[in-house]
Amino acid sequence: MHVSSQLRHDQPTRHRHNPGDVLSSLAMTTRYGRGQEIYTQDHPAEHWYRVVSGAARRFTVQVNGRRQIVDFLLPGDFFGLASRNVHLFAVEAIVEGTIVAAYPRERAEALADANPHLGREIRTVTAAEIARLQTRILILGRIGSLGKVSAFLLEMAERLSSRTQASKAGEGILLPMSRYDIADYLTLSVETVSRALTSLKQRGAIRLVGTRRVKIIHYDALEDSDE
Amino acid sequence: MHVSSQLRHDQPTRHRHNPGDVLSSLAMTTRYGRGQEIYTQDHPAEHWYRVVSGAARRFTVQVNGRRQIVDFLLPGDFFGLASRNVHLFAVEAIVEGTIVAAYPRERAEALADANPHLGREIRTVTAAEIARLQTRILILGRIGSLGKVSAFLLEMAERLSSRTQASKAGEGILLPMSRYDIADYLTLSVETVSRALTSLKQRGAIRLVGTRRVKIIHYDALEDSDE
DNA sequence: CGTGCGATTGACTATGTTCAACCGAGGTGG
DNA sequence: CCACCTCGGTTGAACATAGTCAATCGCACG
Repeated sequence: MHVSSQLRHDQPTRHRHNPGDVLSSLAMTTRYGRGQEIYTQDHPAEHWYRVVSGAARRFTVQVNGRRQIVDFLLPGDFFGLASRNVHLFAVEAIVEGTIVAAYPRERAEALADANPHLGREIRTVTAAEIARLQTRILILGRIGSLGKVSAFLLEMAERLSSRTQASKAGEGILLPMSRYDIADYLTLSVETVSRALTSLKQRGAIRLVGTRRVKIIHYDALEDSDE
Repeated sequence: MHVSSQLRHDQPTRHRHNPGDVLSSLAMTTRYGRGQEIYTQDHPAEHWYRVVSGAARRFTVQVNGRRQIVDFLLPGDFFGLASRNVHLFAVEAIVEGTIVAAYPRERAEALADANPHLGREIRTVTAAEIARLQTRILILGRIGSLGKVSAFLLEMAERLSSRTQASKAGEGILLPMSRYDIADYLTLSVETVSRALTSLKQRGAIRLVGTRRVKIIHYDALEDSDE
């Protein structure tokens, strides 16, 4: 099996209602500024969340001060479903004006008890979170900075373009996060991320417009960036 | 917050019934030999599974031939809940005589529709899988072989001793997996894993009895193995 | 228009991988 | 029953790759 398909998530299953449809009656949406925290580590887990627009990072800070980004949360992603008591990680908005919907956990669970359809919905989004984390582990598991950065770009292209993004044809994708975020996501130094990107650019695999917009030219070249 | 608590899972919540209690009526248990496959990559996801005894590895083989172990599955762990259609990874038994319970997915889901308690159970075990994967990402995210191997040992001590294991007092833990498995789990070479272990042994942080039995002497020393 | 942060590039260093040899326990077959 | 073979594990030396330190660039925002 080819790596590209490993990194590709399950196609979202068609529902009679969209995921979150039933839940949406409970939703409280909030707007966050750049870098603003949505919840902190060890915060009581009173809600489930879903990114409506913008982007967020889930992370933890190690004892040595290094920040480890556990995953990026993009429009459509649910998060915070894992915790029973307190959130294990903090979540911050990445871009200005990120909109997040919050669902009171207890009420959602109670609703799910009475409504099997909602129960299935929750299992679906939870399964999606598991799939996301597993592909994440695959990316982290790659050795070599080129492979990691390539896999990261493919993941983002996949996740961003399947969402709204409205990426008009050949404009590529617009990364919502900084090089530092990417570095903390891939467990690399910023310098290495930067070098990997210039390397990919120089060999014609990608094109960079400004610093945040990336157009993938040769998918194969990225997928083959093992080691 | 100290790293040790980050790597520690949520304490298993008390249930009136044990997790899997309702499910157990559907269970089919099977016995597997050392290295025997439980399911392959791309196999239709017709069942959920739970490890009863023994141990298993979930993994994928990259294009370059490297084997990446996504996670280890120990007694009590549910797995295979993520997939809606096909399993993204293969699973193999690690030790001779591993017992695995299989639950037909469709029937379990149907049962969950009618039984809210089962629905909550499923959400609980799924949340546990998410927590496991997230701590996994933290371990992978550590830089430096000492930190990774230390975190691995702490994770195993935690997961194994909370299960049956019957680790009589000072006997330490019995690792079910080989050095090669550990290497593919941590994305290190076997040699580096071996060196890290001898290093930890020499500085008195752990004691090795034979090659598989590990006794952790100084938890602090392991936890502080940053970098 | 200036300031500051994010990004890039370079030189040196540290850390892990690779290649290779060796060891030891367990299992098999003569 | 013992020799041998294989596989898992450890150790050593040379090499490769990413991290660190440092300087510079440039874009965005005030």
